[in-house]
Amino acid sequence: MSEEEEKPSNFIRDFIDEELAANKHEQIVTRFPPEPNGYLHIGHAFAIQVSHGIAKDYNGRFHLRFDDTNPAKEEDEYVQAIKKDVSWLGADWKDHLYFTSDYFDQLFDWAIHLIKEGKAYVDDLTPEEMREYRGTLTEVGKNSPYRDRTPEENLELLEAMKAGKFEEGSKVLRAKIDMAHANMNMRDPVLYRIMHTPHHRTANKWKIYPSYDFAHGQSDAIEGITHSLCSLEFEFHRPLYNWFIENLPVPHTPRQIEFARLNVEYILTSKRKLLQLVNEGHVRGWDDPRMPTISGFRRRGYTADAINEFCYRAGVAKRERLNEYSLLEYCLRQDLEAKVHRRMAVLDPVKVTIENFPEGETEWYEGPNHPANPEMGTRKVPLTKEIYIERGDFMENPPRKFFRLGIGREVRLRYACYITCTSVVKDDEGNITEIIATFDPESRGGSTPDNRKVKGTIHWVSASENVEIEARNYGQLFTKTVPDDVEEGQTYIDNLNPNSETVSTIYGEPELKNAKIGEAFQFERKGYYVVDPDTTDTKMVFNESVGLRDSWSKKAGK
RNA sequence: AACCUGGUGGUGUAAUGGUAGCACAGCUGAUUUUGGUUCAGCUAGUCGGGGUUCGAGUCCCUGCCGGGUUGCCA
Repeated sequence: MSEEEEKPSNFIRDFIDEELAANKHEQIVTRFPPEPNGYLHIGHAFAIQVSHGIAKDYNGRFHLRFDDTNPAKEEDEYVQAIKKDVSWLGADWKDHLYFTSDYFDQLFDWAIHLIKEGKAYVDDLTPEEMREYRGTLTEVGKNSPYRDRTPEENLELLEAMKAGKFEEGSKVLRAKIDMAHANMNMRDPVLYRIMHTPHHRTANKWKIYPSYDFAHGQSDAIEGITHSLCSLEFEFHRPLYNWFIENLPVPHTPRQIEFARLNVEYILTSKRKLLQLVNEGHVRGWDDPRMPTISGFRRRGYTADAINEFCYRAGVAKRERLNEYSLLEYCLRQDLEAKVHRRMAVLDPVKVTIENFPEGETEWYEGPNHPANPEMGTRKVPLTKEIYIERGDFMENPPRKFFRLGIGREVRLRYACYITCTSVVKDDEGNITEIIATFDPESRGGSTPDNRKVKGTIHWVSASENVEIEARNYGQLFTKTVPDDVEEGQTYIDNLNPNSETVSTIYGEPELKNAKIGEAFQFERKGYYVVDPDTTDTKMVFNESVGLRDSWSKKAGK
């Protein structure tokens, strides 16, 4: 791209620039703090791009920290998948891999510190009672009857909670702040809750677990995070974040800055809903090519460069936004256009018989792997008497600006020669079953001595020398740009697109036999395709990543 | 409803009191052995109303609209 001139500008970087100018930091340190309870999606890719991008551009440090404070939802499987996705995206945490659970001892000591200072207490209120006592958005809350327990009693109770002497949900440790605060987060928030569930890393060591609020800022402080970047919904937590930093003897003072999360048309970015799609079998798994997960995009053929470029172009802002899907597609095409080899494949075949082509013979033509980059080499494609072309590349009664094949019309077979259609064969229902054509022997190589022009060049595949491919073509998973936009009583499940995947058998040029899983190609005049992991020695499977821009069908569609 | 926060072309994002710019999308045209790519160009915007100022997208007041917040989730 053009990084050298386009310096990213956004309110977070402006803020950092100001601080740097005031000598507030030696080094910028950011972090990405996923909870290991699901797979990463494109929204996370955006968050990673923002935090990692800043650390990188300012020669700082980037930490990956698993925010594992809720053992009921978290699993090691997710830790592994997330690490893979983060590094695939190109965000390198080097040796800065952390877990909030690494800090459980320290966090517990800080809880004791607050109790000793008279700023935390053990509360016996039930969850329901707590809700009542908390008040509402318009009414102040009232103090818990347990709020004035002595530090000694609180210490004793907390130790007993830690030792597993109480049932889950029977007690919590709360900060003593202000039950009348306008910000609900400041109405004596919960610091610790009792959970007997084993933790994926600390096993049975703990019976109490810190809440997000009590863990996050302090973890940032421990790691020396300078800028703790998160999404807008944490804005209301910032006063609490700062309260802990101010009331605890933490080693650093991190700053929380919020920005708007990324929203993209047709895409759902909710782990819970994505999990539902997987669990209910609406998709085949987390890495289904229709999923907006990193693993889904990867399988679909999206590259890390394309995703990062998209996130970069989407920009960082403070307002809610909905990005057009076309930008994502543009970023992918742009990336693939330069990197990927060209091949020919016919997706909707109709047979063409070239009458004057010698029976049983094969002529081999050479095609460049990339039209603009000779260094990418060439490959050979075989021409035989019978070939397949795209059904849509022939019309019996073509409209005015149709450049392709029709009766009496001449087109170029890409890389090979000119053919002219002489007649068609139809079945009883009038469907074209075969196209009869002749070729000009002088046109071998794709041009003629008389230099006559042909308006159209079409792709083709030998009917006898080809490779059969299962092609999986994709549409949007949802029919609405905002999947959650539903009628009363419906859910996003009702907006699922029943035609999000179409599977068909297509024919590719023989060279495609050598394609490896994960390898991407441009099927000329059609789109970008990638080899799916379902491919075996006997069956090739390709996923459509994105179609080529198509100004003809756009025009013809009108 | 209370508090917080935000409103710039169709979409996304810049402009930090001084010519409203960039990208995507859309539309023209040129080039092209992909109706692809590339190149050139066009269309189109400061939520409304007041005020401050020589000058306001930017500052002030007000109205309208959007988003967030009432878990022992993160």
